[in-house]
This record gives sequence, structure tokens and C-alpha cells, in this order.
Amino acid sequence: MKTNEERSALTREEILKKAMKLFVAKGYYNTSIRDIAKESKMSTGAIYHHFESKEGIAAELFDRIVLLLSNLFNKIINSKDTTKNRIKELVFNLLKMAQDDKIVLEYALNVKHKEIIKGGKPICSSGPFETLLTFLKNEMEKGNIRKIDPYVATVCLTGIPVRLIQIKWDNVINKPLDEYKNEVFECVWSVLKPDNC
Amino acid sequence: MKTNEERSALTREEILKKAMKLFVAKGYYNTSIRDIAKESKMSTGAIYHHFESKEGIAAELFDRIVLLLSNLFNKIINSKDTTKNRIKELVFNLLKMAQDDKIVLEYALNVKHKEIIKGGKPICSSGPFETLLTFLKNEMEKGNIRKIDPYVATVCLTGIPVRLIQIKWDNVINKPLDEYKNEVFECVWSVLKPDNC
DNA sequence: GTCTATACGCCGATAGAC
DNA sequence: GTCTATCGGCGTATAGAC
Repeated sequence: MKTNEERSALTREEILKKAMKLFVAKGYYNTSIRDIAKESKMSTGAIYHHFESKEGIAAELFDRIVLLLSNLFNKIINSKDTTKNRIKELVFNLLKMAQDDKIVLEYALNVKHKEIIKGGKPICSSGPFETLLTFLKNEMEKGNIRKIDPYVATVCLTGIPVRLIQIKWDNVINKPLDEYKNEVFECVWSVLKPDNC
Repeated sequence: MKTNEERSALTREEILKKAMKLFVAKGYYNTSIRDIAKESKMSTGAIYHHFESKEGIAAELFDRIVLLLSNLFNKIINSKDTTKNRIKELVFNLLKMAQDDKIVLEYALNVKHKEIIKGGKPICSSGPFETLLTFLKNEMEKGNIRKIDPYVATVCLTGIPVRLIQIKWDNVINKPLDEYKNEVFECVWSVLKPDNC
């Protein structure tokens, strides 16, 4: 037996889920409220009961994904492991997420949040990016990775896996991402490792 | 004194230029034909005299940029220089283009061509990407760069500069891109250099 | 909370005068 | 070639019954 609040929350979740699916599949501007309503098996009126606007749906999706990625990165960064292993985990988890939570990561990387949400930032220039930046700065100070500009280091850590994920999604490569993970990590690590020659 | 054909061609160029500017600034779907007409100081009717549709404008812009990037990459790759210097030039030119032809590169990287143009590919999974892929494969065979998966190598060569460019455009970093170029190249080269230790 | 019906505007595209 | 005027449609969002 569920309270009204619980059922209402479930409806919200359903709308968010279906909206994300459609935004990724067709693009934000190619998806109408009527599309979301049909996919959620509801009416447009019901959608507007739960959200104030289409932009409001996108904004909530954005906030959730920023939180999700920040939490993931923080969990890995705060684990008691070597620097090398934590960086490996970061790379592996990005690739894993591209396979297992494809829609979520596609939404994070491909939807142009800045264009949609008034005053919004691209997802990877906000919370999650800052988390990685701080982590790499600290490791540099401890001498655990090579001393380079922290922004460039962060760009290497994220740019390499992310571009591989994008060409995979574009069907430029056929093998599953999992098979690239060791080589991708090797590349990232050859940039960041402290004993550079 | 100009012929009619020449004046017509100039008008087309003007429309393309202003459309690119608006697509980058506001996004394709937030830009109407009326916006393009106003910016070009013409009427919607005149636009439709020169292009069959809004999508047709986007398609021509796409084709031109693919050609531009392919030509740039080919010129650098076919120069008689060391492998290291040619890779350096590729990195430097990407960063230079991000400063000097910002709108063009923004259009290439940020506009979701696949979403707009029926059956289109993302710009960096098409011609230009193939050019770099072939180049790196050849250099690997000659032993001039480290033997890794060619796709991963291409991803490193492009992903690192491109992500830096994107965070610059998002105002995450303040320094001009030019000041990062040597360090960015060092990072790319530490992945690709043959004498890996 | 969910529905149907509808307001209202903007869009892409076209027609036809000049 | 360029203009003005206009069409038909779809978009977001709202009103009000149930």
C-alpha cells in the first residue's frame, strides 16, 4: 500500500526516465511534451501537473546526473588505494558506465545542457570536473603523478576515454568498450605517471 | 563589375556565414529562418531562393567544414617533416583554429550534425578522423610511434586538445589556449612516442 | 491527479507581385 | 532575385471537467 506522495514520486520518476530516453534518442528539441506524454502513457496535462515546463524536466535530469557522477568520482577518489589504481578505476568506470548506463552517460555527454537550460553549464565543466581537478592537484603535490598543469591533466584523464566512448557510439569502432579499457588506461597513465622519461 | 552568378554566389556565402554564426550562438533549433534573414538583411523568401531548406543550409556548412579539416590535416600529414613535428603541428593547428576560427571549429565540434541532417555522421567520425587514423597506422608500421590500437591512438591525438578547447570555451580556464600548446603536445607525445619506458 | 479540449504563437515553407 | 503576405502545422502551456 502506497501513500499518495509515493505514487506521485513514482510518476515523476517515470516521466523523467522516459524524457531522458527520448531526449537522447531524438534530441531535446525534436522531443515534444506530447511525445513524453505518449511514451509515459499519460496526457500532457498530467506532465504539467508534475513539472512546470519542458525545461524543468531537463534541469532536473541535469542536476541528478551531476550528482551521480560526482558521487561516483568521489567514491573512487576516496578509496584507500594507490594513485595508479584509483585512476585506473576512474577510467574503467567511465567505460563501464558507457556500456551499462548508456542512456545516462549519453544524456550527460551529448545533450547540450547549456543550450537548453538558461544559465546552465556543460555537465563536465561543473561539479564532476572540479572533483577530478582537485584530486589530481593533490596527487601532484604528493608527487604521485607528474607535475603538469592540473587542467591539462584533467583533460587527459577525461578526454581520452570520453572520445573513445563517442566514436564507439558513432559506430566507428565495433569491439565492445571493455576490450579497450586496459589500453586506454595505459595511455592515460603514460601521461600522468610520475617517473616520466 | 560583377556578373549575376558572382553576386548570387556572394549572397549564398553571406547566408551561410550568418547562419553558421547563429547556429553556434543559439543552436540550430533555436534559430529560425527569420533570424537568418534578419541577420543577413534579407527576407525569408530570398533565403529560400538560394537554399531549398534550413536543413540544406546546415548540410552545406557540414560539407564545407569536413573538407576544410580534411585539407588542413592532409597538408600537415603530407609535409616532409619528422613524425613528432607533424603531430605537434596537428595539435598546434587545432588549438590555433580554436582561437582564430572559433566559430568554424565551434560549429564543427558543438553542433549536433547527426541530429539535424538525416543520415549524417558526427563531423569527427567522418573524413577528418579517417585521415588521422590512416596517418597514425602508417607511422606505427614504420615504428615512428608506439604500437597501440590505432583508434585509441587517434582518440588520444584528438581527444586531449579537443577537451581542452571545450573547457576553454566554457570559461573553465582563463589563459589563452596558445599558452597550453606545448604542454598539450607533450601529453599527446608521451602517449604516442615510440621509446616508451 | 489525470483527463480532454483548446488557446495562441512561432515555425518552415510557398505564392505571387515587383 | 527580392520582397510581402500567408498557409498549415506543431509547439508549449492552460482551463476546467471528472
